[in-house]
Parts: sequence; C-alpha cells; structure tokens
Amino acid sequence: MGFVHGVSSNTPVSVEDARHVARVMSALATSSRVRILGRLREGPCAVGELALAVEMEQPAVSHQLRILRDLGLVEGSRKGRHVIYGLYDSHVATLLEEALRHIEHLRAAGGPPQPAIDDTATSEGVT
Amino acid sequence: MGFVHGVSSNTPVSVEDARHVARVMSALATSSRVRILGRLREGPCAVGELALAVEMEQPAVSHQLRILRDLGLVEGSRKGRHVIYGLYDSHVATLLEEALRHIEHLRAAGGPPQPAIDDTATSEGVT
DNA sequence: GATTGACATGCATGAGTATGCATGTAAGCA
DNA sequence: TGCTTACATGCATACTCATGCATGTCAATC
Repeated sequence: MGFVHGVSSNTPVSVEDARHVARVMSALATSSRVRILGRLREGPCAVGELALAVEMEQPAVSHQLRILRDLGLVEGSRKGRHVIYGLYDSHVATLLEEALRHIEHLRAAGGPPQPAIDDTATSEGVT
Repeated sequence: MGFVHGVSSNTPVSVEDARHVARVMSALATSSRVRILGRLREGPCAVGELALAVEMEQPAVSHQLRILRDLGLVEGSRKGRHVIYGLYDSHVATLLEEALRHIEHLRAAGGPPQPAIDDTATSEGVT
C-alpha cells in the first residue's frame, strides 16, 4: 500500500476553499465543457465554430460558455456579429493540462480500478 | 483582451479523454469530497475520524469514499476493525494542490467574475 | 427601417447524484 | 456464541444541472 503521508504540504483545506475548488472543478466535470476548453486551448474561436468543433448545438454551447464565463475560465469579446471566446488566462490552460496529464498518468499506471462502465452514457447527450 | 493562443501546446482533446477528465474531475466537483481529500492529504485516517474531521455523517463519508475509490483517488486497507484511507498516490495530491493553487491564483487576481451567489447552499448539506 | 446572421436567454424535461435513514456485514471481545 | 464496534450498502428523497426547443437581442447589410 503506497499511502502518501504529509510529506511536505499538509495545509488543512478550509470549508470555504473546498467549496471554491468544487465550484471551479465542477466546470471540468462535464465532458462537453472539457471539450470546449480543449478546443479553446488550441486558440480562440467563435461560438458557431465551437459548436461545430465539439459537435453540440449552439444553444448548448452558449449555456456552457455562460457557466465557464461565470467561473472566470473563459472570456468572450464581440467581433462584429461574432463573439470570440478564449481561455481567460494561461492558468486555465495549465489546469486543463494538469487534468489531462493526470489521466495520462492513470493510463500509464495501467489504471487503478478503471470502472467497468462503458461510460458511453455518462451525462452525455449523444445526439 | 488577454487571450491565450496556442502558444506551445495545442493538442486536440479527444472525446474519450474529455470524458475521462470529466469523470475524474467530477470527484473534485463536490466540496464534501474535496474536504475528504484535503483531510487525507494531511495523512491517512479511518472513516470515523474522517467523518468527524469533515463534519459529515459516517454513511455519507462512506458513500463518497466509495466514489473516490472507484475513481482510484483513494485507497483503503483494513486495520483491525478500522479501515484506514489514504490518497492513492502522490499524483492525486498534486492534482488537489493544483486546484488549490488555482483558486489561490483567482483570489490573488482579484477574482474574475466571482459569482454573486453566496454559495452557502451549493450542493452542500450544512447539518 | 426591414432583413438576415450570430449569440444569448427562458422554459421545460430528463437524468445523475448527494444526503439521510435503516440495515447488513466484517472484526474484535467477553 | 452473543455482543459491540466500525464500515459498507440499500433505498428513498430532493436537488442540481445538461440538453433541446423556441424565442429574444445585438449587429451588419441592403
């Protein structure tokens, strides 16, 4: 059993922080948003283009963008009749990359318990 | 506006990866689990102790532990009549710390849009 | 100013899930 | 074996929330 003891950083997590973390992380708790952020990581783009890229309907994308915007993860600015969205800052990209790196790590490790679920219908709306 | 273009890492995120990320991150999407992980980060401990630490009822903690276990974030081993739980590996701690670092970053930046919601009742069961 | 294009928002629906309560199960102890 | 402690699991409930459809709004063009 490879437990991880308080090796160097055992700062207690306040309830407030926990809530804040949960809120921000909940943005990455849905694959649709992760895909949106993933696309945005490649560069800013308009809503319609985003919808095509992630294969979702425009209203759905707008809804998710609103959430991501409220959380301060993305930012949009009007450009003519388009609204170009992009990641709020590089820190967001870092967070996303850390998440990706993590699952990569899991894959490499052979994956701990890797649920048997096919995951095909995990909060996903597959048209 | 300070958009983040594809400066160096624009690897497209596959749908599969997005789902996986979403799944893992959903573990951190609830403050109760974040608190549990936060406590565990300080060192392994039994379920009852955990329940006291995070101020939740034992069954609730068990339920969340099951989820975290299924996701491979924590690990438990029987020690007499107790079951000691701990973070699965240091990578989990890293992920948690990155999340904490992120909200710290947000705070420092004055916080982008910091929703006006009091958040007092955001999926939380305040005894 | 009327029309078309591009997003955003409102509303309703359906699914996932966190929590509480009661109960089941494993492990020490008398 | 019977009892108590420490967790886990089942079930029911309430709630959050992602999506779809319809509609409203802002901007450019004719």
